[in-house]
Amino acid sequence: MPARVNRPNMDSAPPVPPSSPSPWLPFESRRRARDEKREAVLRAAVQLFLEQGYHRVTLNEVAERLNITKPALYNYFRSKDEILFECWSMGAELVDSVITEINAGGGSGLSKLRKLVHAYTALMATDFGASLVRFDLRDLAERNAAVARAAKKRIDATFRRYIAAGTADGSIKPCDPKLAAFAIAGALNWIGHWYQRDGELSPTEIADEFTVRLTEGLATESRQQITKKTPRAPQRRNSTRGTIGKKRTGGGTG
Amino acid sequence: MPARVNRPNMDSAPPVPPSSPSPWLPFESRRRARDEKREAVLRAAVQLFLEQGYHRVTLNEVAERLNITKPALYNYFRSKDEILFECWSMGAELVDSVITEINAGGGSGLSKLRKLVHAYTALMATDFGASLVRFDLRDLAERNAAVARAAKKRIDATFRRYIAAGTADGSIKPCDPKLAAFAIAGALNWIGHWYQRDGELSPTEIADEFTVRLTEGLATESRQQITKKTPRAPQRRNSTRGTIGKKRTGGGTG
DNA sequence: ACTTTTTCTTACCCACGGGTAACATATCGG
DNA sequence: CCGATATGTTACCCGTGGGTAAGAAAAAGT
Repeated sequence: MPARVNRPNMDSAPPVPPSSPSPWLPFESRRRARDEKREAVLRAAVQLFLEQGYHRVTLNEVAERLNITKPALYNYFRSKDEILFECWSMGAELVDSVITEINAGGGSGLSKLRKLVHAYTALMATDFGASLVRFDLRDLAERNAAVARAAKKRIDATFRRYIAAGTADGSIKPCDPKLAAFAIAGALNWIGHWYQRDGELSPTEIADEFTVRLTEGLATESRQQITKKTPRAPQRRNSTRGTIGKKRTGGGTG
Repeated sequence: MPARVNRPNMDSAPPVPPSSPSPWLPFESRRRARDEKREAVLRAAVQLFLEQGYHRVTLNEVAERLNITKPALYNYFRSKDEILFECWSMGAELVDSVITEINAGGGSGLSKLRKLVHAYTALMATDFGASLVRFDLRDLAERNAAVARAAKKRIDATFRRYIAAGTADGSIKPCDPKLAAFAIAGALNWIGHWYQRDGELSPTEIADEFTVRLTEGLATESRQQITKKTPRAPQRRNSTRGTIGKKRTGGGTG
């Protein structure tokens, strides 16, 4: 019988009785080994997709970079566009956890907005983060595209919510939250298009500057205390492996 | 003998002796008819490319929308990616003429920057304008890609120059022109990704708001006179014909 | 050691779409 | 009205690359 394609996210408890000690660990370690390979595929894929663009990357290339062959990929993914989606999802999860963390903390609307700007900037400098804005959702299967659209909408809503909260609590000048959010998110998203690892600007430099630059016009007092806690992207090991990475020329506004 | 593919931009003076009155006019009118068809192809193409994405659009579709067949397109263009490039160039020309006009006029660095923001916003709401930021330059032949990169660089340099000029003449606070330009251009470029004709926001609304929003943080006085001359995109007939235009859902930050 | 399951390879299929060849038909100058 | 030149059509080629079938090789289980 041909490969039986594991569904992703089988997070349910293992159906094995927890009394037996031996079969559980191997099972888990096996599953983990599998997940690690899966993630390795995603890391290779996202890098190539960003480097060359989704349509110019062949599955043969992805496989080659992992020292396997194309059909082997189909043990982990059902199709090329599913790989794209999973890369995208990795980025979305990062944003979601950032938002969750900010929501958990307190502070004014402005302070939350600044935290978001800061963390989001850092995200845009990672592969999975950049994939959020550089991948074309129309390449996804409709089902996945719908999921992605929903996630984007949540993120957008968060920006607007923070801004609206800021105008409500007085930390942000009255303004149209929709357009203000578009402006800020636009500037941030665009980072994913021009940032290059080997460029002059470090992610923290960009983050610090943008945090000021994008909110100074909104703040009620000309220079409020900017709480900078340098929030690292939480609970993810080494989300972007230091690999070769081609030139990525450019460095312009577009 | 098979089709002899006219080179674009044969702007050199007609080799016909200017004494003869009759052969010159027909020649001109013929050339113009040809150019009009060429441009019609570009309008159809840019629309489809934006709608569905370059790689999902086939030349058959482009041709079909013009009531011709695919090989007919090759009378006007050498390849699909050349069509893409020409679409992109149309946008670039629009920006260039905007910049030329602003450069011709006077005003402080801040005032020039605001003019640029205003005009650029309006451009992003047009098909050819959006193509500037939504097309992937890696789809172009290397020669054309180089041209496009150069054009982008010029645009970016203009943003920075206006900002630098502003800090020099005192109309703009001291800041890093590079990062400030990135922030502003990012917010503007992103418009090309979320703007939709049938949305709530009109181009002028967006332009007016962004002109304020993106520069208020930079201005030295909290509220300078904002010269709003509503500069129309110059000397181009009806750059975007009111055509069908599919849904374009979304409306989020990404 | 033998079976079973998972993982991976070799070899292939085939739809799609850019591009071309050869031929038909307007269009135009004269 | 006629040859020449554009302009367009029908029919085809073929490289590319996603995806699959069948079976080898490696682990795991017993």
